[in-house]
Amino acid sequence: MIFEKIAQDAQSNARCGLIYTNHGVIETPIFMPVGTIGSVKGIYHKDLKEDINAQIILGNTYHLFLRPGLNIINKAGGLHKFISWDKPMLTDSGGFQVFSLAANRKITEEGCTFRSHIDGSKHTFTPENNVDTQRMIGADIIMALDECTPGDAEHSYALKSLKLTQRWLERCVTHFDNTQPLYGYKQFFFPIVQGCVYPDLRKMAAEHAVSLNRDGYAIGGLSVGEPTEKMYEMIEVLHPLLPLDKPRYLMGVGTPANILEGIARGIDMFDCVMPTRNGRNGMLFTWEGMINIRNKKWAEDFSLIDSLGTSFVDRTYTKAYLRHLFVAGEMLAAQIASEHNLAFYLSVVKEARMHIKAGDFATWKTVAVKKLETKL
RNA sequence: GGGGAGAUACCAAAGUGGCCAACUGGGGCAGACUGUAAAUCUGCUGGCGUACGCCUUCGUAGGUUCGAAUCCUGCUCUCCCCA
Repeated sequence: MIFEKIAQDAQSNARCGLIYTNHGVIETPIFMPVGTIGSVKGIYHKDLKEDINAQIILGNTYHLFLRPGLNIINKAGGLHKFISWDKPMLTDSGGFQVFSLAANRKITEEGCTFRSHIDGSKHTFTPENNVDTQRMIGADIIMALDECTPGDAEHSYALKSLKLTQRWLERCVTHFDNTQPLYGYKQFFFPIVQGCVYPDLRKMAAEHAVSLNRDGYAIGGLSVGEPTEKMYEMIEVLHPLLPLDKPRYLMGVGTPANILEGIARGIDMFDCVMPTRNGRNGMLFTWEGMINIRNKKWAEDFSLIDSLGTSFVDRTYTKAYLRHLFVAGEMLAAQIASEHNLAFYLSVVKEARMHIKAGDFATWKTVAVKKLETKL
């Protein structure tokens, strides 16, 4: 057993739990900072651990496969050792790149052939070699190779795509069960439930994935262009279909408000590039709302970045100073904003856990979401 | 004192009779960003208007012309060379 539920909100599907891995225990609901290429952009591990309180981070199979390549990661003794991160890690399979690098790939029954965005070289991911690759990278949780369909896909295409994802999933599972971890610790495998915005397809996908009896289940193909309400609707459709004793991971989501709404609908794990990417682009998330720190209105605001913030950057730097750094193009600007946002995201899920345990999550969430969506 | 070059919007810099409210870059202002091809991308940047548009602009004062940032004259200022 890798998941233990420890609290359930009375008024919603929100719950608290623990995920046990050989690199440590993860408290859920949790947000996982994204470290695609083996780096959470702009953030030292020390800060990730001590200031942001990250419990698990992501890597990406496609990106790591291309650079530095499996040979180097293997020689290093796996990704944990290569990047000096001793806490849990999860790798995405590259299914999202099937979607985001659509112009550079070709999908067949066998797998997905890519043109490298770096040098144009040709590579093929099959369900089998993708599992092997993730074995070699050595993440604690590895993901199925899937096709992530756009949010506006037609039903007919979404169905065809889902069927392929399901056949790939079966091959992933078979291969996963026939192979062993390379570095002496257990790896868990999560199927990805696709089906676009169509309840019948989501149901079909969930039932199929659950029948394969895996360690946890991911919900993919959301936050890829569909209306936010559709995303919430799909999570609600899936709720009764996924086992309650396994963790649920909503891939690629999202804003702090999206995360609280996801938690209310029973999601345990989230990841998103938003805190780092938007941070680099001058956007800060706070309990009071969202700030575009590059705006002139902050030029003479000498108050702290976030008076309610938990990060040392919140206690150290002022809005006026951070705006100055952004306007001047200083790299410290991106670092401070990323640090703040990640610390904020982790504090959002921490607060959520506290309120679930206290039993007042649903009412607290409604008030919090309204503020989080405000533009300051 | 003599000779030469030049003055264009916040800055730099194109434009040398109508296609010019004026290329382009910087700066400024705003927006986007959701399993990271992103320390990226987009829009606006004389005034009013959502917009067709209207009004005021290319040192300054006049002039030529149907029409001028562009041609002519005076003036002011700047830079370079010689003495």
